[in-house]
Amino acid sequence: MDFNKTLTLWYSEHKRELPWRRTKNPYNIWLSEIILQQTQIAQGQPYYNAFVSKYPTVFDLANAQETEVLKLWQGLGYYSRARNLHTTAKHIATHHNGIFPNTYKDLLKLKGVGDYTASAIASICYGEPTAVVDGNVYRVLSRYFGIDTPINATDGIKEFKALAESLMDHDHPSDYNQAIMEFGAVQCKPKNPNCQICPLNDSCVALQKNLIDQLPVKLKKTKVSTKYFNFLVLLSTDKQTIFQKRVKKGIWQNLYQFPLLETEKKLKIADFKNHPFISRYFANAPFEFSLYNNKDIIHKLSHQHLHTKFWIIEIDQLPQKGMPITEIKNHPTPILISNFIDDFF
DNA sequence: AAAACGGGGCG
DNA sequence: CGCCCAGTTTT
Repeated sequence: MDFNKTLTLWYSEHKRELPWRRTKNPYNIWLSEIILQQTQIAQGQPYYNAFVSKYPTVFDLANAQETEVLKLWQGLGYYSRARNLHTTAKHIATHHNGIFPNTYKDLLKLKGVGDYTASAIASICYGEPTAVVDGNVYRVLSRYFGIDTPINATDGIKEFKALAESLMDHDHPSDYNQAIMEFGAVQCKPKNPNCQICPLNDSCVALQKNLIDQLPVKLKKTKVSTKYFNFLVLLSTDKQTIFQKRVKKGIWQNLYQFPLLETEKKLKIADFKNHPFISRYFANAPFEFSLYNNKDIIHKLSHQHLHTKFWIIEIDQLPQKGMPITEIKNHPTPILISNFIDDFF
Protein backbone atom coordinates (compact mmCIF):
# COMPACT_ATOMS: atom_id res chain seq x y z
CA MET A 1 0.00 0.00 0.00
CA ASP A 2 1.34 3.44 -0.73
CA PHE A 3 2.61 5.90 1.86
CA ASN A 4 -0.25 8.28 1.37
CA LYS A 5 -3.12 5.83 1.72
CA THR A 6 -1.51 4.05 4.64
CA LEU A 7 -1.19 7.27 6.60
CA THR A 8 -4.75 8.43 6.12
CA LEU A 9 -6.09 4.97 6.96
CA TRP A 10 -3.96 4.91 10.10
CA TYR A 11 -5.25 8.39 10.96
CA SER A 12 -8.89 7.39 10.59
CA GLU A 13 -8.31 4.64 13.13
CA HIS A 14 -5.99 6.35 15.60
CA LYS A 15 -6.72 10.05 15.66
CA ARG A 16 -7.28 11.60 19.06
CA GLU A 17 -10.40 13.53 19.88
CA LEU A 18 -9.22 17.11 20.33
CA PRO A 19 -11.29 20.27 20.81
CA TRP A 20 -10.03 21.96 17.63
CA ARG A 21 -10.87 18.86 15.58
CA ARG A 22 -14.58 19.52 16.06
CA THR A 23 -14.52 22.71 13.99
CA LYS A 24 -13.26 24.29 10.81
CA ASN A 25 -13.83 27.80 12.07
CA PRO A 26 -10.66 29.64 11.05
CA TYR A 27 -10.58 31.61 14.31
CA ASN A 28 -10.45 28.40 16.33
CA ILE A 29 -7.98 26.70 14.00
CA TRP A 30 -5.73 29.75 13.95
CA LEU A 31 -5.86 29.99 17.75
CA SER A 32 -5.03 26.31 18.18
CA GLU A 33 -2.15 26.46 15.70
CA ILE A 34 -0.53 29.46 17.36
CA ILE A 35 -0.85 27.86 20.80
CA LEU A 36 0.61 24.58 19.53
CA GLN A 37 3.72 26.11 17.94
CA GLN A 38 6.70 24.44 19.63
CA THR A 39 4.26 23.14 22.22
CA GLN A 40 3.00 19.65 22.96
CA ILE A 41 -0.72 19.06 22.87
CA ALA A 42 -0.89 18.10 26.54
CA GLN A 43 0.58 21.47 27.47
CA GLY A 44 -1.39 23.57 24.99
CA GLN A 45 -4.85 22.10 25.28
CA PRO A 46 -5.86 23.74 28.60
CA TYR A 47 -4.77 27.10 27.19
CA TYR A 48 -6.83 26.57 24.04
CA ASN A 49 -9.90 25.85 26.15
CA ALA A 50 -9.29 28.89 28.32
CA PHE A 51 -8.88 31.19 25.31
CA VAL A 52 -11.99 29.89 23.53
CA SER A 53 -13.96 30.24 26.74
CA LYS A 54 -12.82 33.80 27.45
CA TYR A 55 -12.62 34.97 23.83
CA PRO A 56 -15.24 33.05 21.80
CA THR A 57 -14.72 35.19 18.70
CA VAL A 58 -11.91 37.16 17.13
CA PHE A 59 -13.72 40.35 18.17
CA ASP A 60 -13.62 39.34 21.83
CA LEU A 61 -9.88 38.78 21.55
CA ALA A 62 -9.39 42.02 19.63
CA ASN A 63 -11.23 43.99 22.31
CA ALA A 64 -9.09 42.65 25.14
CA GLN A 65 -6.10 44.44 26.66
CA GLU A 66 -2.73 42.98 25.79
CA THR A 67 -1.84 42.53 29.43
CA GLU A 68 -5.01 40.47 29.89
CA VAL A 69 -4.09 38.26 26.93
CA LEU A 70 -0.59 37.79 28.32
CA LYS A 71 -2.05 36.86 31.71
CA LEU A 72 -4.08 34.07 30.10
CA TRP A 73 -0.96 33.00 28.18
CA GLN A 74 1.14 32.97 31.36
CA GLY A 75 3.21 29.81 31.70
CA LEU A 76 3.00 28.79 28.05
CA GLY A 77 6.21 30.52 26.99
CA TYR A 78 7.28 32.17 23.75
CA TYR A 79 5.26 35.23 24.68
CA SER A 80 5.74 36.91 21.31
CA ARG A 81 3.09 34.43 20.16
CA ALA A 82 0.57 36.03 22.49
CA ARG A 83 1.53 39.57 21.48
CA ASN A 84 1.30 38.67 17.79
CA LEU A 85 -1.96 36.81 18.41
CA HIS A 86 -3.48 39.95 19.84
CA THR A 87 -2.06 42.14 17.08
CA THR A 88 -3.53 39.87 14.42
CA ALA A 89 -6.91 39.66 16.15
CA LYS A 90 -7.13 43.47 16.15
CA HIS A 91 -6.07 43.56 12.51
CA ILE A 92 -8.69 40.99 11.46
CA ALA A 93 -11.40 42.71 13.45
CA THR A 94 -10.58 46.20 12.24
CA HIS A 95 -9.50 45.72 8.65
CA HIS A 96 -11.15 42.43 7.60
CA ASN A 97 -14.53 42.73 9.29
CA GLY A 98 -13.62 39.75 11.45
CA ILE A 99 -13.12 37.44 8.46
CA PHE A 100 -9.85 35.54 8.14
CA PRO A 101 -7.97 35.39 4.81
CA ASN A 102 -8.81 32.17 2.97
CA THR A 103 -5.60 31.42 1.08
CA TYR A 104 -2.12 30.30 2.09
CA LYS A 105 -0.64 33.36 0.44
CA ASP A 106 -2.77 35.85 2.36
CA LEU A 107 -2.63 33.96 5.66
CA LEU A 108 1.15 34.19 5.47
CA LYS A 109 0.92 37.96 5.76
CA LEU A 110 -0.52 37.75 9.27
CA LYS A 111 1.78 38.49 12.19
CA GLY A 112 2.83 35.27 13.88
CA VAL A 113 1.74 33.12 10.93
CA GLY A 114 4.61 31.48 9.09
CA ASP A 115 4.81 28.75 6.49
CA TYR A 116 3.60 25.99 8.78
CA THR A 117 0.61 27.84 10.25
CA ALA A 118 -0.52 29.30 6.93
CA SER A 119 -0.44 25.81 5.42
CA ALA A 120 -2.33 24.33 8.36
CA ILE A 121 -5.14 26.90 8.29
CA ALA A 122 -5.41 26.90 4.49
CA SER A 123 -5.66 23.13 4.29
CA ILE A 124 -7.85 22.50 7.35
CA CYS A 125 -10.29 25.38 6.89
CA TYR A 126 -10.35 25.86 3.13
CA GLY A 127 -9.11 22.58 1.64
CA GLU A 128 -6.15 24.21 -0.06
CA PRO A 129 -3.59 21.50 -0.93
CA THR A 130 -0.60 23.10 0.76
CA ALA A 131 1.62 20.83 2.85
CA VAL A 132 2.48 21.39 6.49
CA VAL A 133 6.04 20.70 7.59
CA ASP A 134 6.42 20.66 11.35
CA GLY A 135 8.74 18.67 13.60
CA ASN A 136 6.59 15.57 13.15
CA VAL A 137 6.68 15.78 9.37
CA TYR A 138 10.46 16.21 9.33
CA ARG A 139 10.80 13.07 11.42
CA VAL A 140 8.36 10.91 9.46
CA LEU A 141 9.71 11.88 6.03
CA SER A 142 13.40 11.74 6.97
CA ARG A 143 12.95 8.25 8.39
CA TYR A 144 10.60 6.79 5.82
CA PHE A 145 12.63 8.04 2.86
CA GLY A 146 16.00 7.81 4.61
CA ILE A 147 16.89 11.47 4.08
CA ASP A 148 19.83 12.79 6.11
CA THR A 149 19.74 16.40 4.95
CA PRO A 150 19.79 18.55 8.11
CA ILE A 151 16.27 19.77 8.78
CA ASN A 152 17.27 23.12 10.29
CA ALA A 153 19.26 24.57 7.41
CA THR A 154 18.02 26.18 4.22
CA ASP A 155 18.60 23.13 2.00
CA GLY A 156 16.69 20.76 4.21
CA ILE A 157 13.83 23.16 4.80
CA LYS A 158 13.32 23.50 1.04
CA GLU A 159 13.83 19.82 0.32
CA PHE A 160 11.32 18.60 2.91
CA LYS A 161 8.75 21.22 1.96
CA ALA A 162 8.97 20.12 -1.69
CA LEU A 163 8.73 16.47 -0.73
CA ALA A 164 5.74 17.12 1.49
CA GLU A 165 4.04 19.03 -1.32
CA SER A 166 4.68 16.17 -3.74
CA LEU A 167 3.00 13.75 -1.35
CA MET A 168 -0.06 15.92 -0.75
CA ASP A 169 -3.43 14.22 -1.24
CA HIS A 170 -5.20 16.84 -3.34
CA ASP A 171 -8.59 15.33 -2.58
CA HIS A 172 -8.14 15.48 1.21
CA PRO A 173 -5.60 18.16 2.15
CA SER A 174 -6.90 18.59 5.71
CA ASP A 175 -6.90 14.91 6.59
CA TYR A 176 -3.58 14.26 4.90
CA ASN A 177 -1.78 17.07 6.73
CA GLN A 178 -3.23 16.12 10.08
CA ALA A 179 -2.58 12.43 9.43
CA ILE A 180 1.16 12.81 8.93
CA MET A 181 1.49 15.05 11.98
CA GLU A 182 -0.56 12.76 14.19
CA PHE A 183 1.42 9.79 12.90
CA GLY A 184 4.65 11.53 13.90
CA ALA A 185 3.34 12.41 17.33
CA VAL A 186 1.80 9.03 18.19
CA GLN A 187 3.55 6.33 16.13
CA CYS A 188 6.80 7.66 14.66
CA LYS A 189 7.88 9.22 17.97
CA PRO A 190 11.32 10.76 18.54
CA LYS A 191 12.40 8.15 21.09
CA ASN A 192 11.72 4.42 21.03
CA PRO A 193 9.06 4.27 18.33
CA ASN A 194 7.44 0.84 18.26
CA CYS A 195 8.31 -0.05 14.68
CA GLN A 196 6.96 -3.58 15.19
CA ILE A 197 3.42 -2.28 14.97
CA CYS A 198 4.08 0.43 12.35
CA PRO A 199 1.93 0.15 9.24
CA LEU A 200 4.85 1.46 7.16
CA ASN A 201 7.51 -0.89 8.56
CA ASP A 202 7.82 -2.90 5.34
CA SER A 203 8.97 0.10 3.33
CA CYS A 204 10.65 2.46 5.84
CA VAL A 205 14.23 3.12 4.74
CA ALA A 206 15.46 4.13 8.19
CA LEU A 207 14.08 0.94 9.72
CA GLN A 208 15.65 -1.25 7.05
CA LYS A 209 19.03 0.45 7.46
CA ASN A 210 18.74 0.64 11.26
CA LEU A 211 18.88 4.44 11.18
CA ILE A 212 15.77 5.24 13.22
CA ASP A 213 17.89 6.73 16.01
CA GLN A 214 19.99 8.79 13.57
CA LEU A 215 17.12 10.55 11.79
CA PRO A 216 16.20 13.27 11.38
CA VAL A 217 19.57 15.03 11.30
CA LYS A 218 19.67 18.33 13.13
CA LEU A 219 22.56 20.77 13.09
CA LYS A 220 24.39 22.12 16.11
CA LYS A 221 22.34 23.15 19.08
CA THR A 222 22.59 26.74 20.28
CA LYS A 223 24.87 27.23 23.22
CA VAL A 224 23.39 28.07 26.58
CA SER A 225 24.58 31.08 28.55
CA THR A 226 24.42 31.54 32.31
CA LYS A 227 23.01 34.67 33.88
CA TYR A 228 22.67 35.81 37.48
CA PHE A 229 19.36 37.42 38.34
CA ASN A 230 18.63 39.21 41.61
CA PHE A 231 15.01 40.20 42.09
CA LEU A 232 14.34 42.90 44.67
CA VAL A 233 11.12 42.12 46.49
CA LEU A 234 10.32 45.35 48.30
CA LEU A 235 7.80 45.33 51.12
CA SER A 236 6.70 48.68 52.48
CA THR A 237 4.87 49.24 55.72
CA ASP A 238 1.72 50.12 53.77
CA LYS A 239 1.76 46.71 52.01
CA GLN A 240 3.05 47.85 48.67
CA THR A 241 5.80 46.53 46.44
CA ILE A 242 7.39 47.45 43.14
CA PHE A 243 6.23 45.34 40.23
CA GLN A 244 7.03 46.69 36.80
CA LYS A 245 6.63 45.84 33.14
CA ARG A 246 9.61 44.57 31.15
CA VAL A 247 9.46 46.94 28.23
CA LYS A 248 12.73 46.15 26.54
CA LYS A 249 13.03 43.57 23.80
CA GLY A 250 14.24 40.15 24.79
CA ILE A 251 12.80 37.54 27.08
CA TRP A 252 9.48 38.15 28.78
CA GLN A 253 8.72 41.39 26.95
CA ASN A 254 5.65 43.12 28.45
CA LEU A 255 5.49 40.74 31.38
CA TYR A 256 5.87 42.04 34.94
CA GLN A 257 8.65 41.49 37.44
CA PHE A 258 10.23 42.82 40.62
CA PRO A 259 13.12 45.23 40.06
CA LEU A 260 15.96 43.18 38.59
CA LEU A 261 19.64 43.47 39.36
CA GLU A 262 21.67 41.35 36.98
CA THR A 263 25.23 40.62 38.10
CA GLU A 264 28.28 39.08 36.46
CA LYS A 265 28.73 36.57 39.25
CA LYS A 266 26.70 35.33 42.20
CA LEU A 267 25.90 38.21 44.53
CA LYS A 268 27.00 37.33 48.05
CA ILE A 269 24.91 38.31 51.05
CA ALA A 270 27.86 40.27 52.47
CA ASP A 271 28.13 42.29 49.26
CA PHE A 272 24.45 42.98 48.73
CA LYS A 273 24.12 46.14 50.79
CA ASN A 274 27.24 47.72 49.33
CA HIS A 275 26.53 46.95 45.71
CA PRO A 276 26.50 50.25 43.80
CA PHE A 277 23.06 49.62 42.39
CA ILE A 278 21.57 48.84 45.79
CA SER A 279 23.15 51.75 47.63
CA ARG A 280 22.13 54.12 44.88
CA TYR A 281 18.64 52.68 44.51
CA PHE A 282 17.83 53.09 48.16
CA ALA A 283 19.83 56.31 48.61
CA ASN A 284 20.67 55.46 52.21
CA ALA A 285 17.07 54.94 53.22
CA PRO A 286 17.11 52.41 56.03
CA PHE A 287 15.99 48.92 55.05
CA GLU A 288 16.29 45.39 56.30
CA PHE A 289 16.88 42.55 53.94
CA SER A 290 16.98 38.78 53.87
CA LEU A 291 17.45 36.17 51.21
CA TYR A 292 14.38 34.14 50.26
CA ASN A 293 16.28 31.23 48.74
CA ASN A 294 19.58 30.04 50.15
CA LYS A 295 20.41 28.13 46.98
CA ASP A 296 19.97 29.78 43.61
CA ILE A 297 16.82 28.85 41.75
CA ILE A 298 18.02 27.76 38.33
CA HIS A 299 15.40 28.57 35.74
CA LYS A 300 16.22 26.95 32.42
CA LEU A 301 15.21 28.54 29.15
CA SER A 302 16.17 27.02 25.82
CA HIS A 303 19.18 29.32 25.50
CA GLN A 304 19.79 30.71 29.00
CA HIS A 305 20.20 29.33 32.50
CA LEU A 306 19.02 31.92 35.00
CA HIS A 307 20.57 31.61 38.45
CA THR A 308 18.08 33.50 40.52
CA LYS A 309 17.92 35.01 43.98
CA PHE A 310 14.92 36.74 45.52
CA TRP A 311 15.98 39.42 47.99
CA ILE A 312 13.30 40.37 50.51
CA ILE A 313 13.63 44.03 51.44
CA GLU A 314 11.55 45.62 54.16
CA ILE A 315 11.44 49.37 54.02
CA ASP A 316 9.28 52.17 55.40
CA GLN A 317 8.73 53.97 52.13
CA LEU A 318 9.28 52.80 48.57
CA PRO A 319 11.87 54.69 46.51
CA GLN A 320 9.38 54.96 43.66
CA LYS A 321 5.71 54.48 42.97
CA GLY A 322 4.54 51.09 44.09
CA MET A 323 1.71 48.62 43.66
CA PRO A 324 -0.42 47.09 46.42
CA ILE A 325 0.76 43.54 47.02
CA THR A 326 -2.80 42.34 46.52
CA GLU A 327 -2.66 43.48 42.90
CA ILE A 328 0.47 41.77 41.66
CA LYS A 329 -1.34 38.50 40.98
CA ASN A 330 -3.49 40.22 38.37
CA HIS A 331 -0.47 40.90 36.18
CA PRO A 332 1.20 38.56 33.72
CA THR A 333 4.58 37.36 34.93
CA PRO A 334 7.12 34.69 34.04
CA ILE A 335 6.53 31.29 35.64
CA LEU A 336 9.77 31.76 37.58
CA ILE A 337 8.27 34.74 39.39
CA SER A 338 4.77 33.29 39.53
CA ASN A 339 6.11 30.29 41.43
CA PHE A 340 7.87 32.59 43.89
CA ILE A 341 4.74 34.67 44.44
CA ASP A 342 2.60 31.62 45.04
CA ASP A 343 5.04 30.32 47.62
CA PHE A 344 6.01 33.54 49.37
CA PHE A 345 2.78 35.50 49.62
C1' DA B 1 22.41 31.93 7.80
C1' DA B 2 22.11 32.10 12.62
C1' DA B 3 20.28 33.56 16.88
C1' DA B 4 16.50 34.70 19.89
C1' DC B 5 12.54 33.26 22.01
C1' DG B 6 9.69 29.41 27.38
C1' DG B 7 8.48 25.97 29.68
C1' DG B 8 7.39 21.18 30.37
C1' DG B 9 8.18 16.26 29.76
C1' DC B 10 10.70 12.16 28.75
C1' DG B 11 14.39 8.52 28.55
C1' DC C 1 21.10 16.10 31.48
C1' DG C 2 20.11 16.53 26.51
C1' DC C 3 16.50 16.41 23.24
C1' DC C 4 11.95 17.49 21.54
C1' DC C 5 7.66 19.92 21.04
C1' DA C 6 1.23 21.26 15.30
C1' DG C 7 7.67 27.53 14.42
C1' DT C 8 8.22 32.63 13.67
C1' DT C 9 10.74 36.76 13.86
C1' DT C 10 14.77 39.36 14.20
C1' DT C 11 19.51 40.10 13.46
